[in-house]
Amino acid sequence: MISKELVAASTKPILLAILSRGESYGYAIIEQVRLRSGGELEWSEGMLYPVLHRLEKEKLILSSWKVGENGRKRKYYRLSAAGTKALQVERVQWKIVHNTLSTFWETKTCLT
Amino acid sequence: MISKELVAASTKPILLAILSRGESYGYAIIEQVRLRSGGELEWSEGMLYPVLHRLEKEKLILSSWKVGENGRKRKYYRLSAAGTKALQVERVQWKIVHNTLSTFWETKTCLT
DNA sequence: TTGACATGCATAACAGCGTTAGGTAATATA
DNA sequence: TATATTACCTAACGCTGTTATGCATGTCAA
Repeated sequence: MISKELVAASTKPILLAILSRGESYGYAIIEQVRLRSGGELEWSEGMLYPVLHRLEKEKLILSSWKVGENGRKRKYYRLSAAGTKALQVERVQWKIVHNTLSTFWETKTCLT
Repeated sequence: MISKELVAASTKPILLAILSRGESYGYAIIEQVRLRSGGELEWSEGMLYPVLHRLEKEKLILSSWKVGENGRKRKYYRLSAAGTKALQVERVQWKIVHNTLSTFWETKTCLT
């Protein structure tokens, strides 16, 4: 079970990264995350939908209702130009923190 | 400026990692983080102290007042056994999320 | 002596976000 | 018909960083 804070920090970059590879919809996104993480990340709908709405409000993603191959209505999301830029920013920020963390982890403590 | 969520997610692991390398105190920790991140991470006192108190309450770190070489009183923190275990858990969780993010970033999109 | 600045700790109000739990509805299957 | 799956949405709650503020000590220059 991943901590709440780590989920909060990774949701936006993961979401933007997924949509940068092609449009998708809520239910499928949860599946993609589950598969890509080897079952370690289990996103809930109650967490995802508000995030999607928020990102759409921020104009980072765009939505459109479509009917899937199974006949059900789905709300597909895709990345906007601003979303693509935001993804780059997220990547940079993540890298900064990851590198900082790595320096503390990888540098060996002086053992006698 | 690192996003609030990313700060929230990285505070605990960074803190535990720092203290795993030896005891330290609030003010110095902020400096260490600033230096290690190349100035990219700027922790505020209002953020750090509540975290230190929380981790102490969780028995992950222990504190003791001492007088530094400059004559000022400082509250030194050190890792407990439980804190060492918690650090390992944090590392594992971080790695899971980082790896998942990486798969979305590193795998090239199929371009025609 | 006085003022400014760095050191060093602490707390409070506020806003943002995930968790948990719940709701609605259509389709497939037994 | 009953159940599971797909597919969307929202609300109350708790946790955590942000921002602002307070207090106290020591240093250094004017």
